[in-house]
Amino acid sequence: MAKISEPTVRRLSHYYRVLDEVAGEGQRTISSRILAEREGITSAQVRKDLSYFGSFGRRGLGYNVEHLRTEVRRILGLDRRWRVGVVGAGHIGSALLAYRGFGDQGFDVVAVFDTSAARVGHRLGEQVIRDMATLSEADALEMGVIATPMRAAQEVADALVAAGVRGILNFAPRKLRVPREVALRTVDMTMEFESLSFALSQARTPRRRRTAE
Amino acid sequence: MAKISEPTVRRLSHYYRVLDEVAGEGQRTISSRILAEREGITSAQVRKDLSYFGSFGRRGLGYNVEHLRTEVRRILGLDRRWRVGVVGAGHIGSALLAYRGFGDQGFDVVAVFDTSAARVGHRLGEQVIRDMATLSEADALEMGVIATPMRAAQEVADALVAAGVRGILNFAPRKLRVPREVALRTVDMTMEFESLSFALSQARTPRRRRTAE
DNA sequence: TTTTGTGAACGTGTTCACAGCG
DNA sequence: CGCTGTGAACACGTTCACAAAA
Repeated sequence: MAKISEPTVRRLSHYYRVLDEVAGEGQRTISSRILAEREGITSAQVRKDLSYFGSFGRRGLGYNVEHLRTEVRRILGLDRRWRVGVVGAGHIGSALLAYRGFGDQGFDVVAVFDTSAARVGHRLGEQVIRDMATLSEADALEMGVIATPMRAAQEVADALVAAGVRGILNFAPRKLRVPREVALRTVDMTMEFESLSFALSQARTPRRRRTAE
Repeated sequence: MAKISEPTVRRLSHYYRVLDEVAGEGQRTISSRILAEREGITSAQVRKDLSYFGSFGRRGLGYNVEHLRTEVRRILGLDRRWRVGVVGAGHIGSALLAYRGFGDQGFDVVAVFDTSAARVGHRLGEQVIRDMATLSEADALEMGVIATPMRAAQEVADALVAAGVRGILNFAPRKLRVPREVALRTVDMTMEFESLSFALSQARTPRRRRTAE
């Protein structure tokens, strides 16, 4: 299969969520135009995204909601369960554990780690917090979440890779080095705030349209 | 000024962080090549990004760390403080309040809201949680953070816009409608997990290289 | 000689527009 | 006639490569 771009994958996630909603509303079929409207993108984009994976629609009719939902689910790899380990039992780690939505989508947090002796041994959700040093291949983790302070992040990433995870979701505001075969996604809230700050700063000089250039 | 792309703004955030580190190490100057290496991008990209805003370097020498840091700080709008309101005093809201890093960068959480009577009146960090209904223009908020369940997100966004915010950071996994002049950034953790799931699913059939196409 | 700043070339993702089917 | 699937055109972001400056 041709390489799929990251924006396409992100849109597939959105389509999947819209299809869930639409299925709940009892709709049997949906057109690319309607799927696009809910998304704020063009219908051509929807059709192009889906065309990378096959022909799921019927000309003149649109897409069967239930069928497309099943296909997108399979494409995204949500037709199975994933073993996830969370490192860092602070605020972000706790927030992740508390959110039921991930379990519903097939992501099972099967282990939680921390280095603080004060936290190890306590429960967090359904898990008992374990010392980071006990993380090993035996946990058979497939994904790891880094919810530690910035300075520990690279070390934790290395430990996760050594333990055999193939995907990492990083919440620490730092670029991490991982082997090419390990997928890495970073959620950097500081960067999001700074992006907003930039946008708001640019938006000043609000009367430019009325003055000469 | 020409329109600046979102990837450029995100990289500026990174440059700013690297410049902080490098300043701490006592370096006086830094070349685009070194700035790029810390980032994992090309030096041409660094120079191009900076060139949108001016000429900050000296040929043959590189950039003065302290000077460039000041300029990037100004470009990102971090040479002032921003009044931020957080809506939703659950796990994500609490995590944000607990993280000191935002305050250090100029983002002051000056109000926290929730709709739950059980939470209103309690402290969260330095703030007393207020009823959502008391959110008004009088708060003079410039940015709002949506840390509520998905179903409340659009309603909260409308209230924030009515209260005069010009930027919104949304943690609810839903596309929101806001006026064009309001900047919106969404952090969708479900989408990040699904993106990892997709990447790991694609990575299967690991022996493809040894078989005929 | 080193390194910036930048037009040109390139590559990638989005949109157009229409043939092809239902 | 309606809507999909898709090559072609387009837009935009990245990289190249080199003149200019220190």
